Amino acid sequence: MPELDIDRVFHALGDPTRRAILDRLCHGPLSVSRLAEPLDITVTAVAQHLQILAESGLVYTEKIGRVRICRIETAGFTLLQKWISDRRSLWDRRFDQLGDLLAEPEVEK
Amino acid sequence: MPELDIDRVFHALGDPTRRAILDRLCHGPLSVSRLAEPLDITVTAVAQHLQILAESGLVYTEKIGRVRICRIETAGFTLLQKWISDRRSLWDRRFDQLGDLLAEPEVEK
DNA sequence: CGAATACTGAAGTTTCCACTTGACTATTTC
DNA sequence: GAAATAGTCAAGTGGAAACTTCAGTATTCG
Repeated sequence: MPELDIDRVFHALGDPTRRAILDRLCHGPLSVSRLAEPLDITVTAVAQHLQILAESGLVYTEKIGRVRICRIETAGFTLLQKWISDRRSLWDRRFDQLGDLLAEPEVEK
Repeated sequence: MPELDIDRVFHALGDPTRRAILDRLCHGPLSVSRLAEPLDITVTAVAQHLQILAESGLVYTEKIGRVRICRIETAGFTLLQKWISDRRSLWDRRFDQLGDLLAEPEVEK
């Protein structure tokens, strides 16, 4: 279990293929080769994507026999959601403090 | 105004320097050179990052005189938040449908 | 007006990352 | 036990993207 940070999560989600994989997994668990089918890249490439997704806490995989089953893992999503709400509240707080827009001479002291 | 899609947003947020820029802007608007100060990259590089952030609806910039003022723009964050909640609800729905875990022979038919 | 400031544009470099190939291992199935 | 299946490992390639340099354009200040 690699230490789960937001850097990994954003890097993982930055790739459209990885987001496509997540989209399919939202509807239920799938094997590696099943995931590869609609994507026109090799199974190896898919496995590489899955490793990145797993390391960022977005996917959980488990090898049963010769098949690796992949599922959505919520940890990564939770971390991401926290990141957004943290920044949102920081920014929103600014609007409350001052009258904003009008009468604001300084652009950070 | 370029069409604002989630692809751009995720690509923009995939870079740690751009996230650092956003973090600073959460505390208030800043000029390009002010943003560049703590980052050890050139002003040009910062301007390039800002363009990407602007194109993804995460930052709004406005040139006043010779200074370009940069602020957080909420559109990108809103889009991102929607993306997460859409996927979360899809995945959560699965758990409700079936008894999950136990008694689930198929891995997508 | 001349100098300094704040940025912009174009072009080149370098680094990174998605993807491939080909050989290999482990598990089923016949 | 041989063949098929499912995935893994290591190494290499190509292209995108982050960053630089340097020259240029407005704008403001003395």
